[in-house]
Amino acid sequence: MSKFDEIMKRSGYSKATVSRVINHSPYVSDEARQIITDIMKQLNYIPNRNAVSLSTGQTKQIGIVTSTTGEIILTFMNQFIDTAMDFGFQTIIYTSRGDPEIELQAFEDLRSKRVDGLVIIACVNDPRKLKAYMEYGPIVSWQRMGNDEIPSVAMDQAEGYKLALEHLFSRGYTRIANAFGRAESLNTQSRREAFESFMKSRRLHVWTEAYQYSVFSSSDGEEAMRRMAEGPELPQAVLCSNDYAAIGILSEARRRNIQVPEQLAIVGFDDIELSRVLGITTIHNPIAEQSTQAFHQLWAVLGKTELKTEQLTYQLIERDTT
Amino acid sequence: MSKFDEIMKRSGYSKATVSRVINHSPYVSDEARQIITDIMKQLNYIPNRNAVSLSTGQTKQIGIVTSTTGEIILTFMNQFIDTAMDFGFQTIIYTSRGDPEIELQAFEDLRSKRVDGLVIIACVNDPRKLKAYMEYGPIVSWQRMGNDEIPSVAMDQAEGYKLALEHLFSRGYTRIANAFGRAESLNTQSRREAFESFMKSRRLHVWTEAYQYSVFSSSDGEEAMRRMAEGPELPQAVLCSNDYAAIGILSEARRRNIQVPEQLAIVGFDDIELSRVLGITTIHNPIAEQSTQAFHQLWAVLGKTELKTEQLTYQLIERDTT
DNA sequence: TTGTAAGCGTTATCAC
DNA sequence: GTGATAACGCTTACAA
Repeated sequence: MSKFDEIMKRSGYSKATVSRVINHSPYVSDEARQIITDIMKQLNYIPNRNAVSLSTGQTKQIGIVTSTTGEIILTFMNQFIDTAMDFGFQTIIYTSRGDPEIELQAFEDLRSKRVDGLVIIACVNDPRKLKAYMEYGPIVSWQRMGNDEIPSVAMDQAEGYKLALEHLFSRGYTRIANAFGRAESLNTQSRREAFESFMKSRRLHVWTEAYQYSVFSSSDGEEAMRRMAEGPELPQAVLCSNDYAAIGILSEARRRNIQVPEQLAIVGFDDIELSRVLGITTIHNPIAEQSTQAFHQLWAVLGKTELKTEQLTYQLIERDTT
Repeated sequence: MSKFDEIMKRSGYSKATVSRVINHSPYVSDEARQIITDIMKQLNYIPNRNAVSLSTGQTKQIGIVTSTTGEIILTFMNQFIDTAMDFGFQTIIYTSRGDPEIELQAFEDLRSKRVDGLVIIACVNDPRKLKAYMEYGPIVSWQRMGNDEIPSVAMDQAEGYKLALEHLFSRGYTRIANAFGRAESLNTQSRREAFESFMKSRRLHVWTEAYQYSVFSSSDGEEAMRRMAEGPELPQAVLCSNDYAAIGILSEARRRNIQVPEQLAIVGFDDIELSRVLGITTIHNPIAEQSTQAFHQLWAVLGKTELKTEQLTYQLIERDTT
């Protein structure tokens, strides 16, 4: 006999009343509540979550889909886990390592009611395929996905990029190189456009020969610095796809005795912990806030509440590399 | 009507037979299997995991309890997630951030049958309190906990330390400093003993004045290096509690123009990615393997199978800092 | 090889 | 306020 039944028996009350006490329903006499609560304590009772989930159709679990983990993603995840917990939700992590099959597991779990909703940090399956799962529960993505088939909390990185450009310009740097990420990504496109329109509006030379692509990690950054140093002309400043790239560029520049920022200014992106330690000027990316928004967006449909979003903004963090 | 019922109806078979097909029971005629499988496909059927869990008493979910996340812990977690997945288990992460209440949630989840088992990476509650939860499901810890109240897959770090010592000794370094972690931790104790007995056996001076404690992060390492440099006598070599500490010591040494390894040799611990990039000699810690062992230990009781453990060993990784 | 029926532990909808 | 009773969707003896 389950503990639930035991409570019924001992208290003399029915299933329904016991359930009401468990769920803090107001329609219970103080006496009944007292008696039942006591017995529950006595029995060290805790409800079986599977039974509750089966009955209510809610698991109070949300999945996070990602292919890899690193500091930036961790920032997003940790914040999400915290926010979710405040609302009584647990977070379960699906790391696909780039395998579409494994990734799909997360979506099948939404279908099989193992999770109530899903957050996509990075995914490898075709967005159109994933879109089909939206009928089984709310899904929200961090980054913009394809043609907005799936809602996202993405910000336009061009805004951040402009901040960096204005800063460099005000400091007198005009010969500016760019270390971009994936050439075809929406973010890169957006940044490139921002750069070009800014430079043109100031009647400055758009130095497309100094565009570098696929600069993600610090070793990519080192590599990028090498190419710049061995090129015909050193730029006065570099804008980086992220802080890791900036770290690589900075350390390789030091190795080559290039003075930063006198000979070369460096601006990172994201504002990770390490860039604070190393004194790298960067653009603060409100990742934690985006994460919170992601949860709120799910919660709006799960809890049938209003969604209130506030506009988030990037911020320039001036440090020693400019 | 649920899809399950729909399948019953359409196929004309009973609940039991449908269930048998779902679970690949051999006691089904080919015909029945065929018909039912077809209808399942047609209906795009997937079992409700809550119902399955309620019925079987198994969730196929395992929780990982940790207070923080970082590269080392991530290594352990990622490997665990992979291994678990191979056995059809999902992993759910509980990050307590040092809050005992939040941490306890994970254990309550074991009790409420949300997870089948638990792995402890780092915890803040009293081991004796946690031990009480072992009656609800298997629990295994990465590090040794208290008086072995909870089983662990820990290794004796002294073994790794000896490797480092022998290496330094063979290279002729005898004036050796130690940058330990938490002064009272079992690991530190174990390392200190290993150090002292090694030195004594070689009739070398045990330089206790050069013991430094609470050196965890790279900035702790920088701090430690500062103290060493400002001390009366520079050691010939430093043994570090982990690679981060080694990184800090290395970078601060460079800043002070102390030649590594000519004036100062450095040995890290764990063998993280960054120490490979930076060329730091270190002791390889088989973290992924310990993680796998942790799962196997849980699986032994969940799957009622034999537990086969192989002895893991540390390994010296010689690089540029010695 | 198949079916019947009794769980699994809750919640939810009625009446009273 | 309280209590029957029917879901929730699936597994598993036990029979046949």
